[in-house]
Amino acid sequence: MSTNRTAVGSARDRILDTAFRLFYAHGPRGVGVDTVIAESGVAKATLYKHFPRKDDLVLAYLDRADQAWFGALRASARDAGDEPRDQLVGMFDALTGACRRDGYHGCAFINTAAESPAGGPVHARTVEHKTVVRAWVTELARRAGAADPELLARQLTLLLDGGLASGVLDGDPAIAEAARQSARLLVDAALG
Amino acid sequence: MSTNRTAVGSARDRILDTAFRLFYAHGPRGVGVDTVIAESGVAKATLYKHFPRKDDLVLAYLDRADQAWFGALRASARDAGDEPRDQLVGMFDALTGACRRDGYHGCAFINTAAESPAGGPVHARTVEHKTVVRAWVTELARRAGAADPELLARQLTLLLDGGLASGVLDGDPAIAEAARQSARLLVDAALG
DNA sequence: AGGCTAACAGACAGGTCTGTCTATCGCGGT
DNA sequence: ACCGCGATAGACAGACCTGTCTGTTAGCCT
Repeated sequence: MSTNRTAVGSARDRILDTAFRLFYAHGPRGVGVDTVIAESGVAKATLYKHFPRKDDLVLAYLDRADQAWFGALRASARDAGDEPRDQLVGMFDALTGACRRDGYHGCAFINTAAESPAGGPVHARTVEHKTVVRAWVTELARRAGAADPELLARQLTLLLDGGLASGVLDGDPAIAEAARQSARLLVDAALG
Repeated sequence: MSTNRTAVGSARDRILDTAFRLFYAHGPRGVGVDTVIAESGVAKATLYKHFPRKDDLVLAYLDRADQAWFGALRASARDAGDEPRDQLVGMFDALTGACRRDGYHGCAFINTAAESPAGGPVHARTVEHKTVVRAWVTELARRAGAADPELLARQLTLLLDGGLASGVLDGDPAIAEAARQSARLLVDAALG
């Protein structure tokens, strides 16, 4: 039980790595389980052992996407300095980075939500992600001294979502730059 | 040839009406041709006569969505008065209207693009739509006297896309209100 | 009345999807 | 040496998908 977890984790990680790459590129519904199996070099039974249903794999994909995107957002904010005000603008560096990345294909959550039944667990997870991110931005706006932190957070996340979502059509980095300039203006206006 | 076009148009329209409703709600890939046939009360041969491939039906769906959304955008702008400056903000009424509409499920183009192969005609059509809309906004910004019409147009369409795209997660009308306030600020800043 | 055309009804082929199942292999611990 | 366990390989069922094909029905024009 306590020995050689690496082998166990290795198979699971290989599956998840492959699923992340394929799901993000083509959407979960556009990738069959057989393709994930073939490209990760894993047996079908192994995949279904770790992820009894395809939805479980999709949820794990969303969790990994959440870690990646939310992590990048917080890292960009941190790199912008100690002032919450600067962090609110600095987090848009994460958008710039995403736009430049090869294979950039928009927002994993919006893309997945678009093809998931409204009542299901997958759709709920996408909503949860956006809620968590907005709550974090709201807290940042509050600490920055915004009169209406919720409004400012909504405005900024709107810009983030717009920039991310457009990426599925056109990954032009000019989008990220426009978003950043808008953000600067909004933050300056809200904080005086 | 010139008689009774209504019967001909009737079947085609019924197909397109049904496809529009189903495709928008579940995504084109989430709806089988058989479902469209069953719900539109049409024979399979009839559907394939009017739309030889499913992609043709998807393209017709996108065209109808373009007419609806772009039309609403122009109508809202027109209703805001004769000043291009007011129109740039007024067009956000279309977003408010969309958020309030029952069955609102985000942006038909982003949702469809998310599940369409990158090189294909369907994806190209979604990009084309966004390009046309942005060109229209750019012209409006130019007439309003913006120093950098392209930048302002990009910032405003970014807000529109963000508001629309978020709709697939959460159709909160507060989003539209936040977008409108952001737009007002951006327009005021750009036009002095 | 007869012919043309659009639409209806539905079987069918060929492929893909998810999820289950059987049988085998390899390796580490006792 | 042997057992247990995770992984491999791949057949299989049942559902669903697109697209084609055959045959029938209803209305309109000459």
